[in-house]
Amino acid sequence: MVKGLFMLISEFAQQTGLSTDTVRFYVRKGLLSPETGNKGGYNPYQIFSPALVETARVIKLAQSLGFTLKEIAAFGEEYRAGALTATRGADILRGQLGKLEEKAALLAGMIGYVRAKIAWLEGGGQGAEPTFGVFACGVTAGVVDDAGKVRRA
Amino acid sequence: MVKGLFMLISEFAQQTGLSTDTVRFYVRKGLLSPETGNKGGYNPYQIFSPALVETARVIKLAQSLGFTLKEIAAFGEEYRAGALTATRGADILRGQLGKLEEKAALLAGMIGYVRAKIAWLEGGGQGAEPTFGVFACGVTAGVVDDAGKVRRA
DNA sequence: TATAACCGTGGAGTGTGGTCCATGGTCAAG
DNA sequence: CTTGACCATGGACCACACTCCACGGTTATA
Repeated sequence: MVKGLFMLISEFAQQTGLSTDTVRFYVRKGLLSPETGNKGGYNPYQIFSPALVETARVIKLAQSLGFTLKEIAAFGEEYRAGALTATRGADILRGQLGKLEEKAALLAGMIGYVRAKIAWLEGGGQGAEPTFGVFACGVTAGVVDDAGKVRRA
Repeated sequence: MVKGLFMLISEFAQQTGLSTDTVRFYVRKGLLSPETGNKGGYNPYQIFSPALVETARVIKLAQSLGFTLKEIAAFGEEYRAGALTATRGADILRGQLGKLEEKAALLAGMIGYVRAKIAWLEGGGQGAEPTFGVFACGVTAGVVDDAGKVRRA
């Protein structure tokens, strides 16, 4: 068997690091469209090209960027329809970039909060306990007193 | 009714932007622990303090950062446990800080990748196509500075 | 030709994060 | 004391992204 040129599902799975179940799942969802070979009789075997290995990598990447499988499948459709131009691709990515940046900002706020809290704890609890609101989304500042109640600053 | 001091579930839901169903779900999962008031007979009404509104905000935030409800609940547990001694609390938070910074580094890598890819697409595909690996393959540890860039620790 | 290794199909099950709903108890206004 | 708004419980149901399994057909190897 010539490795890597026209694979059956198990080799494809192994090359992509997916399980055969996941590959079949992706095929059902339209994310991967293998050829149907001449082997297998009533239920012909699926033949995977090296291009599909690349596709699988793109799917994984997109997933790690927070796209759902449904969205990824839609991108694939567009791509095959020839509608996925560079401009369009840049637009899609800009949308996702916005989401990622939003997340990063929130995360930065949370990190600031946790840092402040650590400093506060190590300083023996001097002064007002840091409140999350101070760091995130401009929520009205307040402090939590020893009884766990919020006092307005 | 005095707004915001000791709320029943529907007001709490409204103030947090959650549905009452979701609030009950969170209570079942241990993310929110309201008091049980004296009203309601066999099935006493849950009483929500303003501090829990704050908690709900933290939950939402943590969730948007990709923490699961289980992790968030564990965070809350640790938080309550660590609140006893400052040293212990600081230790716990440092652990959380590590996780957050890891996430931040990952996120920064993705943002860098997406930015580069957009630039590449808009430049008409000149030069080498950006690879995710270039951005994400050194994300072991780092911190995000004010500009959202990753600095190596 | 026997037998193991592989294939596809269909359906059930998992965990996460909810949402909906029927039932029945409780509370407050009129 | 009725009526409507509210409450809690329990269970069904949903989407997502898998994962497992039984069944039966196919292929390659010995």
